[in-house]
Amino acid sequence: MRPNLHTTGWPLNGEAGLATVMLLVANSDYDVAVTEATNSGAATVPSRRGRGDKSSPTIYDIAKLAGVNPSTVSRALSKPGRVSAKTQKIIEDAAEQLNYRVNPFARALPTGRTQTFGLIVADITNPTFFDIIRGAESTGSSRDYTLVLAESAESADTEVTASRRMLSTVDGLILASPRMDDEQIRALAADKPVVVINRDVDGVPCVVPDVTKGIGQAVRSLAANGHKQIAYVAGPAQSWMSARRWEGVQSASEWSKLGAVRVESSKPTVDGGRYVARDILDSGATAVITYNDLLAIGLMQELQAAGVRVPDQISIVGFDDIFGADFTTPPLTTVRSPLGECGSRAATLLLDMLHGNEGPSGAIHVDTELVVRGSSGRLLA
Amino acid sequence: MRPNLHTTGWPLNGEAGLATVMLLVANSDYDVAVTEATNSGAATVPSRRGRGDKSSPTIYDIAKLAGVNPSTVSRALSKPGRVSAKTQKIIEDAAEQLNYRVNPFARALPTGRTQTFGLIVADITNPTFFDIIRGAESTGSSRDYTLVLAESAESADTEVTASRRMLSTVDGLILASPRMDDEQIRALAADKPVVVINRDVDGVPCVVPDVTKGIGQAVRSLAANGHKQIAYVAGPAQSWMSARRWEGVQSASEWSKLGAVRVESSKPTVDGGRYVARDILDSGATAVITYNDLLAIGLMQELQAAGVRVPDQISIVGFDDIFGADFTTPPLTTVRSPLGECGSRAATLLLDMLHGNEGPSGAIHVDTELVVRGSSGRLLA
DNA sequence: CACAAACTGTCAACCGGTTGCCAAAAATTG
DNA sequence: CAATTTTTGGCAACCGGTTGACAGTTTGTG
Repeated sequence: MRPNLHTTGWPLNGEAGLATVMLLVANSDYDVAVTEATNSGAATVPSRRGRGDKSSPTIYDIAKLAGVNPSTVSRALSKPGRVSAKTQKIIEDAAEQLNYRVNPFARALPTGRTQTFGLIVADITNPTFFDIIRGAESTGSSRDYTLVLAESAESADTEVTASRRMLSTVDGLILASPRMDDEQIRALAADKPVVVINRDVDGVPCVVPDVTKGIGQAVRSLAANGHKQIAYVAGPAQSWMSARRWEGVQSASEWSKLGAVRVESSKPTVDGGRYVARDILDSGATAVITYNDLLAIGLMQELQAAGVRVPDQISIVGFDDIFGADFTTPPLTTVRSPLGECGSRAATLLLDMLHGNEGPSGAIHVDTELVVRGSSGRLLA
Repeated sequence: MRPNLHTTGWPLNGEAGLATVMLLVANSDYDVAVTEATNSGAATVPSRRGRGDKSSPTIYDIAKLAGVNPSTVSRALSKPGRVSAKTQKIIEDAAEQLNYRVNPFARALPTGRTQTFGLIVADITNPTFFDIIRGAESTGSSRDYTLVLAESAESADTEVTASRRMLSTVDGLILASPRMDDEQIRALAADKPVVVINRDVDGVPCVVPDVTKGIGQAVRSLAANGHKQIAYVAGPAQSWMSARRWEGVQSASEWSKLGAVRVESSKPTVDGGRYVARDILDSGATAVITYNDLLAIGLMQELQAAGVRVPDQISIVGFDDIFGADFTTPPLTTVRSPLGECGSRAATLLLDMLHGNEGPSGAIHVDTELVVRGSSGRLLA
């Protein structure tokens, strides 16, 4: 087997007020013995100057061992076909013998290429984004790219800041449910490849779940269960996707001859869901579709605490089908967004763009579907 | 206000079979106007300075503008006090005018310092680690450090691999619930500062929740509710913490004159919990303490599905108090580990070590406590 | 077989900072 | 005011790769 000569690099210093985390998923199996490094417990703290004894091998070491020029080594390891098969072999053997790993910093410096792409999400603690992250990460990793994540704390300004900063050290960027406006997104896209998830921005490649199908199923299901009036709990005001979902609810309700009202939430979290419980009761609706599952869970908890029976008195339908949506009692009925697929598609798109391919002109659509569980059903009231 | 001259760097290339994700949390508020850069497409500052209008300014640009040597710029920006206040001012002004950001790659190359520390967790999808990550990230960020995360997929080998790889590009390392053996950990610690969470390794600084208190409360509470026989659902075989919890359960049970049996789980997840339901019923225990909340949730779901009433017939107590533990019906009683605090303490410890302080000799202990919710109670059977 | 085209390896110039060493300048002291 | 110490800034050598230019070899073609 050909030795794997690449390695993984890392972020550097956090900016005050701008923290950084990086996640490294290791499912590898081959890698040369590591335990051997167990030298005497002379715990050498990396003292100020302490370079010394055990720095890792460089292409110069390989060059010396292989009897060639360092530039030849560099080419052998990164420009396939540029050197003869014979030299290639010699160099690879030497590299393996020395257990060589490229220094990512040294590599990034002259090239500017970082083998890295960014993903900006509104809130990392929101499980919704978890699948997107997973999806993007896995396709990224399968193509030797590293995913860099940033959170915008649901703020458009922070989002722009983080994106800008990221863009300078990343090869491309994925924006999941961006809150900034279209112009800002296009401005970013002018600098480096950008792909947007959960929103349709003209002139920028997008991956968007088509809510029509899922919402249609949900509304028809509610209508079939005797509901006449449904409420939609909206997400953040700047959320493009929240607007689409509300449109979907409206048009599906119209089709099914139901009334639909919109209720605003303070934030798209469990707490936010709790806070809208009263508004829901006041609205007179017997069925609720929420912008996301967290709102649905919070709402259900609060309603149940107030003695409202779910789904007998009020049916609740969430959105996204996040991890934990089935922890509740009754388990949550929800419109599943293929978030993992979105993340994965977006990453594929971006990586293709990084490799020279043009991005698609229109948005890529993926389907949503209703997952019926216990929180929705026939109206008994 | 003094301009912030630092910036954030990123990871580089993923290794085949070793994926990388990085999370960047932006809660910043100050930062020189960034939105301004987005209005007109070509609003790239005075740009005409060098040649290409797209590359970001370097210390050489600043040096030229300020009329000093690049090395002086370097010192002004990173070695406080090394240059005179006057020159310092001139340089800082020039830097701000050019909207300078250090190139993290260029900085890391000669110094080896990355302003980065690693955190290795067994499973990123496990919410248990979420708080640890959060805690470590936030203290890290407050001290201008970037957190790099890796997942070991519950495998000791992968863990060693990931740690080794990480160690080469990170200033220090935090191991959360490591699965590798003590020797391997000490070997890592010999290279660079290492802090361990959820395990006590001799000779290495550790942050460990003291399960005694929480488990004591849990067992006494169960005893007071009439239970005579309790079961412990164990976690992964290599988990040091799982062993400690089992010991805690045994000794507390002995003290309270209860019988205690141990049941093995296949994996510490919701599914793992479902799979042990039969074993639990067979064990004859009327109360269960699980290695973690996920197991408890899965177990409870499966038992309820089998018609077992919780807590009337069986009481269930989880461990950790993860996000979502209260989504269940009944909400989960659990022994809360101050995971966030562990992460935060570990980061503080590590950063102190990076700044020259010696690590503590013994392990740092943090308390656990019982959180009583609905899944435990009086035995009615 | 002569000549052009294709292939290979070397040289050297970066990429953008950092830092040891040294000398000029400033501050302190006798 | 001269001698000495302390500051301060400049020079240049890295850190570890990448890459354009170029020359020596091979290979291909007529």
